[in-house]
Amino acid sequence: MTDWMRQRNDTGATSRRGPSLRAIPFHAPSCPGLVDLLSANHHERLVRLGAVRHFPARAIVYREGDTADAVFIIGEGAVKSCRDLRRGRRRISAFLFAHDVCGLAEAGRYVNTVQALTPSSLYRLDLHELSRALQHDSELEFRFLCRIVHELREAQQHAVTISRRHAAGRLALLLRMLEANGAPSTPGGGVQVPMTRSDIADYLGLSLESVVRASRRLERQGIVTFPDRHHARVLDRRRFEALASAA
Amino acid sequence: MTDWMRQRNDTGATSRRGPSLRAIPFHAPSCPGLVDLLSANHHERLVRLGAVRHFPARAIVYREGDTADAVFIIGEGAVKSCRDLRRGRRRISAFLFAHDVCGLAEAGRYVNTVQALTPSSLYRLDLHELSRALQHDSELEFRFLCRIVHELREAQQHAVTISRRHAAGRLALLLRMLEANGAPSTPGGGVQVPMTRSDIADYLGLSLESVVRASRRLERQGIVTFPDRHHARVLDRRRFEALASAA
DNA sequence: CGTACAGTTGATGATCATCAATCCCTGTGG
DNA sequence: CCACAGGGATTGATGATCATCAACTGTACG
Repeated sequence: MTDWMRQRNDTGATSRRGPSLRAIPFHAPSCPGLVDLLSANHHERLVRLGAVRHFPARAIVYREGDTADAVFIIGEGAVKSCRDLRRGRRRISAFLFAHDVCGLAEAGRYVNTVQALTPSSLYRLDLHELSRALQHDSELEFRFLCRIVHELREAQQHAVTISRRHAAGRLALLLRMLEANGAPSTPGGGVQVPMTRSDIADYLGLSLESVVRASRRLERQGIVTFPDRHHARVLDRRRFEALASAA
Repeated sequence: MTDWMRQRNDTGATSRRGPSLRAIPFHAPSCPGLVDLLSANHHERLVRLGAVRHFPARAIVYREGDTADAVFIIGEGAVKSCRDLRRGRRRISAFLFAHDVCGLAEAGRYVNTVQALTPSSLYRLDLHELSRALQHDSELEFRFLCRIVHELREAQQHAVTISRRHAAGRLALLLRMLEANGAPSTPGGGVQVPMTRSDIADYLGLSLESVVRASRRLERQGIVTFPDRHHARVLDRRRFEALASAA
């Protein structure tokens, strides 16, 4: 078991046990940034609905094409949601962390394969029961709607990211995303990088080699260091942000 | 007024007047493909809620950053949803046609600018009233949820599309999308192309010139012809599909 | 110790962006 | 009716960036 596997226990991220939903709501903000969507009441309901399931690293949660019978909320850990293309190519459509949702299907079948990157625990919500709960509680349903809209925005952002030409910029954007989603307890501004270079490549639409070279470039320019494969640290915040937000 | 502007009147697409929602539902299919999500009852409700608004080509529906006070459903026409980046660059996150939804906000503000490509009519649903309606009718809300999930899948597909290397493949994918969304009344397998090459470039993450060259290549290879700037016709379906689905 | 997998580096070619010049179409005003 | 202006579209030349292939290193783990 490696270092970063141990570190991703929720040290302060969630105070409550059980499933949790977070999103930036689409109505005007009462407080800025991500908001916990579930009231204690709703939380209770989902706890009764859901079964916690643990997955070791690399375990498959579900496969593309499987009959969709459940929705999952990430509790701990990190997973990837991917799709296989021709010729052994693979595209990762999202990395998911605590509070994220996956398992949305098309016509009764999952459209992505979801696989654990680190040992993870997921809350499994039976689709039929969830549907019934949503039918009976439009407030809860509204929270789910907010969450899906949130994911829609992230997917659009992802599309913008990978349409960029420069590999270093794409990588910076991923690192910034990891900063936002990563374990908040990391000391000294370090960033957890739970996925492999190959996963990063599939997410950014680059080759593995280009990811390595982009990493090297960031290090050579003194913008980011990579103490090891699963950690990064931003050294020059100014230039880092310039890279991450440049067109 | 050009030819293609005239042709996009709903000739058979919608039997009812008023707003319409379509999506591939995520539960197991009773019938394949896109499904009308609104019952006559729900439809009534939205008609009372919504006001039809007409926009000439190039008119702005709303701007990125505006206070979000309404959600829109496209009735007729085609619009683009885009975002401005640095240095005059622009990214189009989606082209929207009849039955599509736009106006989803983040923290009370629109995150995209929506602009009409052709003369269009949109149903404007006041956000507060819509929220109330969704609160009171969890069935209606569920339909909206289906629709947003549908858009999420399309956004993910878009990300996959523009991560491809070959310009011709990306273009083929866009044409196939236009075939699916376009006016179904077009005779002889022609495809309506309501947007400019520049819009296509911004959508596919290419330069304008690359779009032109990709078009030329498709013509030279006898796969697609472009009778004029706003029409395309697939000649060799076999090779076209190969291009559109290749990794 | 040896296998397997992740990561690294270099050389080469493919593809695209950019710049610049030009064309084409449309609408406008003389 | 024609000249002109302007945006969109087209084409060519050049350089930047990335993918690919291949060889190699490092690390984890039985």
